[in-house]
Amino acid sequence: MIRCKHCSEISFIQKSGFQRGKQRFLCQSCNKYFTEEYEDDSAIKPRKKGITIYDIAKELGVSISTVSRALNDSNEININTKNAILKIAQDLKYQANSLALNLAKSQTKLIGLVIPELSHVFFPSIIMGAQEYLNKYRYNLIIMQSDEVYANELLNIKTLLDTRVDGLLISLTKETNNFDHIQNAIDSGVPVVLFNRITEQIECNKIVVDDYQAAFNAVEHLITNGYKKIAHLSGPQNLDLCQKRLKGYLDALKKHNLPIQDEYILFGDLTDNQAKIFAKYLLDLPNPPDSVFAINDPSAIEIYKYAKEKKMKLPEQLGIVGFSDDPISEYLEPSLTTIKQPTREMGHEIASMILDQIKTSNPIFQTKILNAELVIRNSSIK
Amino acid sequence: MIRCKHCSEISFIQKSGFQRGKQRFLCQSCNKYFTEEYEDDSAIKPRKKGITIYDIAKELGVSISTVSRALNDSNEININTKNAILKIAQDLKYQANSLALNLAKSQTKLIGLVIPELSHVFFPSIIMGAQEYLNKYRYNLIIMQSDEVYANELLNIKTLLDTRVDGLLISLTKETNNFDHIQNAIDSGVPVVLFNRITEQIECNKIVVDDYQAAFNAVEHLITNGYKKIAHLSGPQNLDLCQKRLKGYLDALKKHNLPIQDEYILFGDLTDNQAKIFAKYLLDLPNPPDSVFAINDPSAIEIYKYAKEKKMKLPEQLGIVGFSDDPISEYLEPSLTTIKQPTREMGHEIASMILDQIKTSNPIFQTKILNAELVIRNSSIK
DNA sequence: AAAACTACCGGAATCGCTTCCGGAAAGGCT
DNA sequence: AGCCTTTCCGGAAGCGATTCCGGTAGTTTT
Repeated sequence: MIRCKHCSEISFIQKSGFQRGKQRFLCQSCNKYFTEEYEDDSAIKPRKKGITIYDIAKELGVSISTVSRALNDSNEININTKNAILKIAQDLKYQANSLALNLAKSQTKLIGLVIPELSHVFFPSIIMGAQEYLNKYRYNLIIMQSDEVYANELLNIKTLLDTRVDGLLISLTKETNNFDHIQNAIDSGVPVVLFNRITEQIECNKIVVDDYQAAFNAVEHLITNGYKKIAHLSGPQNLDLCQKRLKGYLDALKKHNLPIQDEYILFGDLTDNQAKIFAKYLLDLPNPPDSVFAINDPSAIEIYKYAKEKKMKLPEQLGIVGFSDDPISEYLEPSLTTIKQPTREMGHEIASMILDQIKTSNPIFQTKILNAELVIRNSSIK
Repeated sequence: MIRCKHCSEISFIQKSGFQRGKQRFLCQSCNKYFTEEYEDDSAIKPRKKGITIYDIAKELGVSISTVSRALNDSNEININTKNAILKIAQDLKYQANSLALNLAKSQTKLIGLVIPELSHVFFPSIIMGAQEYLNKYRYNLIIMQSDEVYANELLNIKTLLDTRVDGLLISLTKETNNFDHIQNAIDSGVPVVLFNRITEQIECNKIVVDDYQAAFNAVEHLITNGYKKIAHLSGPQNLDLCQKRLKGYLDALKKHNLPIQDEYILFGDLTDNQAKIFAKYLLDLPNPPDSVFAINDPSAIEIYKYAKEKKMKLPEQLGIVGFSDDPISEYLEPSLTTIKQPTREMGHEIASMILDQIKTSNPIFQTKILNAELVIRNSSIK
């Protein structure tokens, strides 16, 4: 039985559909409108209503500003009032509504993270480091993957900006040549830290591993172990880290007066498939290399595969060094010499950098370079 | 030069410190207070102020309710007005402030995910699946790790609840015996989906892999390949999945009339370290097993290690089957037979389930069981 | 004892949006 | 023509905090 909310009469006229889940009526007695809910399966079940600062204020007979001050440990409040409020807040199990807080303070305590992929251990490990640090400061991470696709990177950053993250941690895709989206984010006032996959073209805080030095060490290690014809499986040259690793490779050869052979240097796209093709090409060369420095471990694995297929003796006939210290590398036969990057530390660093930048009005941009470690196993020692 | 904001006089008295970054003055001419900002290095740089529905409303001379209706594609608005508003919104590059939106609608479009760890491929892969689905519906994921520690799980869920996620996706730690925190979340009205590591003790939506059947198949596979003395490296029995896998193992033995030997069944804690101890114990038994069904691949790897140390012939002297299809399994020698779980699908499922539950007021709880696939490689075939 | 501070608090505006409520104008039906 | 509806819109009340502004009462200074 529906009755008018104003005069309680039951004669009224049903009007057209109103808002979702409501029906509108015009009472014929008092000539006023009123609405009535009707069944709506799609109705969203409301979250239990929590208690607010109003409840606390009422309980103690103070104003909400005072409650707010107590909760925020302001110095403009009497210690007794504060304690009283805090006690009641605890008794009532008050839990600040972060939605309201976010709006009022215009912050989300959310950091956006954009990475090319999540499937290898590298990025998850960085994530763990970053989370460890961020959680201490009550920040959370939203992780998005670009799958190495530029368009996704664009979309991810847009999404993250839409959700108003307080900062952005970005590792670029291998495709990214245009950096307007990054610059736009920075211009709109969002703190940005670039890591691992960075670019010279944007001025902001950056963190990388010392790819040059790591590559140099890896190649020199091969040389000191008697390898002379060292090939290099490189990656896309728009990636800063590929350039750096290539340079490390070249400089190591130069230092030891080894010839640089163009046919030994291949530029892949970081996919296993292309690595497989290159592996075949290299080992089938009339004058094949006696060792390979691969841009990453998955590529190195493809070398293993084809070398084994060819029944080559590892590491005697072919020395191999990878990059990134994938867990697999330890279990390969022979176990793979590779470069271990300080992922957890990098996670910490990017987290601390973005937090610093968030609370600093005019940050001084810097590029931090972390050292990587050559993990010597059996694939590079005759 | 500071002047009174009311009478523009310059005679005033500086009062005590006021709010952060402000100084307070009492004007001696008009006897009124006014505040002035002072330098504060810790001042947070404000995000560029975006344009709001007010700007659009002003531009067109309509009310903000109308603008809101246009933006929300309400049916209570004239098509022309709507288009006009939409056009201006586009021209002005209007971007809704999600903070305000969240508060008004009391939702965050955020889903919390709590998992024991991120280091293996299993969970990252699920995450990828879930994200794929959620992003389509403009939801985002906040990922938190419990590191298999109950206290962390508690904390993670609390944090997630504090940030008012719209739903919770949880995979329990191996320690979790008390489920009050889960029940509390549910009681407070937050949709919860349990997956992978579930419990019978909570009524809610759940998704698991058919652990029983997978284990049964794995063990039967060993049997049909001539193995007779099959050991099982199990895990903590408070984990549902460990129980299921154990039962699958037992039933397969029973079906084929093989004796069940207690000394062949070991209950570990899922750490590599304990697996290593068990591996040693098993293979050094006076009457050692001729094969092992391990609860997961890392445990299986420990078996490999010790077996190789003992110079045992794999798979002739010892058959091994793992669980979870870690990428490493393919590269082990011999390659490891294991069980591949539909992780990506599971990701989709948990995402779709939580979204369904979010928009349904009174959900009917169900438990979805996904099939796992036995990947037969060389470690289990003599 | 007057003057000048300090400590502390309440009221109200604000953040930017959704949505309820009420109603004017136009259209439809006898 | 008169009555009912429908269409479409504006005003205003939230959402739940923060924070600005103003002021009172008590304390210190002179």
